[in-house]
Amino acid sequence: MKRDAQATKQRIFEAATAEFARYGIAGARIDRIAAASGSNKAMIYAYFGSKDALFDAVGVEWISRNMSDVPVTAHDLPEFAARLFDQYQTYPEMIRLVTWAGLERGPEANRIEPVLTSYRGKLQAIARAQQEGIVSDRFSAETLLELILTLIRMGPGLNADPADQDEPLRRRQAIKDAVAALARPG
Amino acid sequence: MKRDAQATKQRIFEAATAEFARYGIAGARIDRIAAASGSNKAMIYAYFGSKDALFDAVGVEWISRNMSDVPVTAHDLPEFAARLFDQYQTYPEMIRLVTWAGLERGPEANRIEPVLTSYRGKLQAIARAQQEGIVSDRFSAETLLELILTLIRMGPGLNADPADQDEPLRRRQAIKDAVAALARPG
DNA sequence: CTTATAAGCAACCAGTTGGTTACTTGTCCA
DNA sequence: TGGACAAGTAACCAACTGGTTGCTTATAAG
Repeated sequence: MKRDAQATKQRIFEAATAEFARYGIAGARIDRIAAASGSNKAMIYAYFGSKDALFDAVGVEWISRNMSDVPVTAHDLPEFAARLFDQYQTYPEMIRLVTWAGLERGPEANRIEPVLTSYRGKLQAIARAQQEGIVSDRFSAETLLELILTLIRMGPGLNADPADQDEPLRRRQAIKDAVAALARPG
Repeated sequence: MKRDAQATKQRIFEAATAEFARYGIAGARIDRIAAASGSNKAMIYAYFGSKDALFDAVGVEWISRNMSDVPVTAHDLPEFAARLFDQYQTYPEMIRLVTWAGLERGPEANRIEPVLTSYRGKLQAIARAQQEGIVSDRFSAETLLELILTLIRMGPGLNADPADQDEPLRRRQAIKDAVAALARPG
């Protein structure tokens, strides 16, 4: 096997993402991450220091991407929400990782610089759209953004059929419609 | 100390509620529950069988209450949402316990009989209100209920001041307004 | 080819954890 | 009052967990 520190670190990172997404911090097992990454514990500790530090690395990355990767389109907030929703479908680990972090690390886990920066950017874009009358000012920009970030976490209903392939699409549409109703001016 | 099996069981239950709400299943420690309940591990295992079974007992109770304790007022869904929100403020363990269960046990954790029963009841009440024209039929009853159950999980914004006493009240109002916008007929 | 260095590994360690056991103590009824 | 049974306890155990160590091996510069 060829030696490549960067690649090994990357494999550990990916295995850790899957492990933490599935089991959370307390439930994650370093041994499993070592096995899944085709590496071993010593490498994990050499590259990341500790279980908590490993979660930090994984968490910061995903929590940042969660807030930064989808640019806000203030003139079309329903579409913005839909793309955030799509992101969760594409990366199911993302929503779980963010939720675990909030639960196990407290609200502070989300208050990291890259997140705050793009959060403020989105806030300003929405506020500007409100001034232009494109978006309702019934809610403050902050409230509106928070409502959207809440709505995109909607899950399938309790009665939903897990085999139903179209369900996520209908959910996506419901979120779009809901955001439209909240953001529509007048 | 007086001997009272029922009371001891109750104290264990309460300590377990606090422990699981704070640390989740994997993070919870039986020793801490024993200490906090003023009891000991053997009693816990005598009454509840195992760590998982103890979580089952605690989880089923709280997840059920989460869905059952607040009656739906289909003619005033914003108020219904507000009361659900209040419930989370009154019992902060509740939302955390439900979230932990969903994360660590999967979506099936919520699909238990008492929950499904009151879920269906609420669904019917909303559908009836839609037929009467009191509630918009822009969303299906199921979608609307799911939107409400999602919205009440809104957290304080990233910029929120933790010392701000009025923040939860403003959030409550935002949820009410949002539900009003979604459910308003016409 | 030699050798310095970093990558990689299996075995190990000490502390912790869920779970059990052997024993003591309070309660209540015959 | 005495004894049977349930409530309660502390000490214990085996398995596991995060973390470490001493050693081997690939790589590449000189």
